[in-house]
Amino acid sequence: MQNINIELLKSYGLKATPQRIDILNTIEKLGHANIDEIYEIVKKSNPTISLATVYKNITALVEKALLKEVALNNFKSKYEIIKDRHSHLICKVCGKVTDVELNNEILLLSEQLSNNNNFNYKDIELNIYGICSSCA
Amino acid sequence: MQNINIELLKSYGLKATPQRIDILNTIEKLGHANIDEIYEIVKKSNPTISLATVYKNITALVEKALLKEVALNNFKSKYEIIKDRHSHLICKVCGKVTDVELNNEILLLSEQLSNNNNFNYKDIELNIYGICSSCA
DNA sequence: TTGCTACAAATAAAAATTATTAATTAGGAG
DNA sequence: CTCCTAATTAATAATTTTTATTTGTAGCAA
Repeated sequence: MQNINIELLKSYGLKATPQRIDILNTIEKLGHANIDEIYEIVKKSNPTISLATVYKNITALVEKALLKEVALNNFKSKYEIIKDRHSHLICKVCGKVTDVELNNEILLLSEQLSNNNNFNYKDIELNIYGICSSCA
Repeated sequence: MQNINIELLKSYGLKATPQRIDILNTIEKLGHANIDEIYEIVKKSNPTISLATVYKNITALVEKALLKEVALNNFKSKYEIIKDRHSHLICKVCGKVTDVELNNEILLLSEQLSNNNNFNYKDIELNIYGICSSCA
């Protein structure tokens, strides 16, 4: 098994179909991708794949908590492989998403914030909107 | 002019139509609302309004920076009147959004994070996902 | 082999959003 | 106050996005 994503899929109880492997590889390569980006790229190696399959698999992978949706203002949701907590720098011009390490300080402050408001904290999402260096 | 939102609209160079006033009043009352919620409520006081009108006005108000989109994972985007920086507690079960005061500490940490990454910081969005007290 | 299951492709259907057009209205000029 | 004009709206229509259904196929188990 050369491809780590095959193991990943199986460890989550999912069959490692070529389509799913392609989808995961694509997201992994891009870091973040929305449905259309994934579809366009996967089509190259798998020309008969249908858009519905991408939707269905993305949904399945999100349900299995293998992928995470990143809802964005003004852009279509992107998806990323779940890994360490991080924050997103989102360019208001081109929509590019860049990950940055999320420090524990922010994490703790967020948990405090939740506790103070009688809210059962599960997950944090810190999105920073601005202009990226290439668009500046 | 009893209604503050009329002045608000004019100060942004928009005509204060009953539809817009209704939409703003609704969002103000609810704090956060998605397109459908707004439509359903505005329809009561304005039964002939069309859904397309709500879409168009929401888009216009967002463009004029009078409203802010709040993109949510798994739920349709909600809209809020732009005011002081705050964070959102988002219930994963019912989708309810609650505002909480955002402390300066988090704000500063986010700006630092941006600067460290050569990113021109504009705006922060801290969304905390979890379970609200009524769903717990 | 035969039957069952999981899966995908292709389609169809539904839901959400945006565009068009003709009629109406808000707000300013006189 | 009344009239005029540009902005706005309702009512579609059209498009886009997302989800569901149908059909076929591959692989496994008995």
